[in-house]
Amino acid sequence: MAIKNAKNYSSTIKSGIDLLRCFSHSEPVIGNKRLSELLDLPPSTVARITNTLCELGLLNKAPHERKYQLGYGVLRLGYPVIANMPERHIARKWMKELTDKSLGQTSMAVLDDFDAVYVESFRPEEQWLSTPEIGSTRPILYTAIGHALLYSLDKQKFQYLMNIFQEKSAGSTSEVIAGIESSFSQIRKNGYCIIRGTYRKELHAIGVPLTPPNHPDPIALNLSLRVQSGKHPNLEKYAKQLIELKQKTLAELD
Amino acid sequence: MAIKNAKNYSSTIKSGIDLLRCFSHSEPVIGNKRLSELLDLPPSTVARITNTLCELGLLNKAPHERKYQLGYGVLRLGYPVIANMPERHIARKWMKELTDKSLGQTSMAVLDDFDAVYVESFRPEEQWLSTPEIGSTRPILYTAIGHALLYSLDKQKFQYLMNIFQEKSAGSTSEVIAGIESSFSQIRKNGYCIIRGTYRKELHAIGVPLTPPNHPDPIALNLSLRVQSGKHPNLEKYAKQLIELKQKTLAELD
DNA sequence: AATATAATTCCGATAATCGGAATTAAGGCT
DNA sequence: AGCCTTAATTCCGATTATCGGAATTATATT
Repeated sequence: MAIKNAKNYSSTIKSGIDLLRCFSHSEPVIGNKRLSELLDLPPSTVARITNTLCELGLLNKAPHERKYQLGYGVLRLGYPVIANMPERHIARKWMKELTDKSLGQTSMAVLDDFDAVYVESFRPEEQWLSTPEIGSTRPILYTAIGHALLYSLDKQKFQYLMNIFQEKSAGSTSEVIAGIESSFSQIRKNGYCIIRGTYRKELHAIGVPLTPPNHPDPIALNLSLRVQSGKHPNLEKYAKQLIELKQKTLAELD
Repeated sequence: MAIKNAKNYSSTIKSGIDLLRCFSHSEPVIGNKRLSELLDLPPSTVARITNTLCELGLLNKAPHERKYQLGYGVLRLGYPVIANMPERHIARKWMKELTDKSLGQTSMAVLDDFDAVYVESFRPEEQWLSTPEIGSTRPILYTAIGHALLYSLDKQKFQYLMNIFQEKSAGSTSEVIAGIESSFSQIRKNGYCIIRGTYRKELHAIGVPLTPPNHPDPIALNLSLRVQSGKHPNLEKYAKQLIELKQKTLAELD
């Protein structure tokens, strides 16, 4: 059944992780039946896995329903990742500053699969209720920060991703690719790229690659602003400041 | 070998998760040999598991060394947990406010195993470099926030934890238990507990339980202050404010 | 270049996983 | 309330994926 029943590969572990990945912001509570459908596994197998993950503290039985939700154990797993990112610790103070100045949201993200994963994010005080947080994701193909991440990726991995993308999507890949190309040429020329309302109408964003030399995996920054329709604020001004931020951060890295 | 080779339990998944748990802030990069020792598993088994976890994006080969580190995949796993905590979203603004007023660190934590896991933490701007962050942990038995969490735990689970603790520790459990008892009676009387420099000298902390009625698992708040030796600042004042914070949060929860 | 150490691969034995079917429990409906 | 539907859990034999010792390969060290 599994595509990868290859040697050196544990399908059981894959099932367990895939199960954890079924849970999301919009679907935080799931029962075995649903999991069974989502994962295409028999109910008994799912029951065994949920049981195991509960024992390990990664899953909890939801209050009264007969369903499961992620346990706090998954939260602590991620801590070493952010704790060992010097770039993040250094950039934080400048990021906060820039958010206060620009009234936009300033974030840092890394790459996982086809997503930008936020490792830090500041937003102006009045928008505090909004969701973007550490660990949340944005689609890499349609966002400024995504493009900035792709820019730091070595050619080989980039091509690999793009190939998968083309295989997976029915058509209309050319638009997306043109968008990425455009961002790349902007970055080459100015060090940043700007995307106006592609991912979400009214959201304009600046992306800047922040990958230290010799660093294996991409890091990027963005600044996104909520813009009234028709208006074109002076994003270039903030782009410059974002690049300054990047340079100060890299300088302090040694 | 495994204690729990019981039915309905996948030892393979346990090994995979245990392996991920080997990584920490202080030991972020580990090779197969070390993992083999830490987990008491043969090298070949470890190799297979690391391989699997790499494929799944939960582990990365470290740059040039022949070792592994946590991948960004583990970070996104935790997002749904914090995204679905209304208490956290509501309390944030008050927490920030209290941090600014008190110049202490204000945090919210939940319970996992013998640890308090931070789900939010604010600290004054000047101490921004310090590490306490989302997903980081504090020992439940020795901290104010830990005691506040224990206070919300139902008797049965509490006893279960304490029994394990007594079994695991050679002696000197009575001191610890007395500390917890003291905190409990403080909380019963005043709604908060204060611990001065037990976990770390110079760190004085106020803990307050914040577990909504009918909520299955404990939530708590703390405010910790760095205090010069000999001084006894007026923690009671801040304790009152922390309790206010709690009440405003619960009120807004519906 | 030679040696030591660790990582990886190979492969047969075996124990753990798997999953169909039965059982139990929960939830919904009249 | 009691019946009925649906989902969760348990059981257990078949089988397959895991396991781990040993050989091989790769890397680091002197």
